[in-house]
Amino acid sequence: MENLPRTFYDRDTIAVARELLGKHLVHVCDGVERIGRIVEVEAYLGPHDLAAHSARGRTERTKTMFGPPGHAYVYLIYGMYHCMNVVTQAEGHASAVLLRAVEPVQNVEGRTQGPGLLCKALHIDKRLNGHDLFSDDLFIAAPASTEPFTIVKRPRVGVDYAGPWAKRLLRFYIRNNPFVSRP
DNA sequence: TGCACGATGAAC
DNA sequence: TTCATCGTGCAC
Repeated sequence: MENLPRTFYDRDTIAVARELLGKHLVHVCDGVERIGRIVEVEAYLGPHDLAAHSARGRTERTKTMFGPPGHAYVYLIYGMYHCMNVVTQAEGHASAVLLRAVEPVQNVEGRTQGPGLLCKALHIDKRLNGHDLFSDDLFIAAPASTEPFTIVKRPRVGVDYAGPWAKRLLRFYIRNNPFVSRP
């Protein structure tokens, strides 16, 4: 299993989002290696995307999104759950891919269908905000072999306030996978 | 310095 | 449909 190179993230955000499906998210915490297979993601295309956090400009919370690609953007939502994104494209582009659901692969307890549950099950929290994915304890890797799958496109979840951007098909998931949060 | 509001999840 | 729960961002 090979860690993805920095160049994987420094590309078109939609392409990165689609290609993250089927990859393995790995987090090593307290000597325990937890692995989940990514089955659902959402693309956030930058400051012009009204559903993206970066649409309000560079702030204390969103500065990670404005940083270089291949880093984790982790934030607290609704005061009780964490959400993990992967920063994409060139520094300053402020785009990212939200990881919405994974399929348990190794050392994963509890449900993983949804961005909040995913982070809880893999022990991912705000301390990992800004963490470089080109590292040994938090990274994404391509599994040795993968079965072919079909990608489904849907509108993103919970962004009704974003006007026309709410209708864009920027959520991608693996068809018929039981771990997708909202098929 | 105060306050409205979420890229959610679970219960009713 | 309602609620738990709190950091962030912006108004004042």
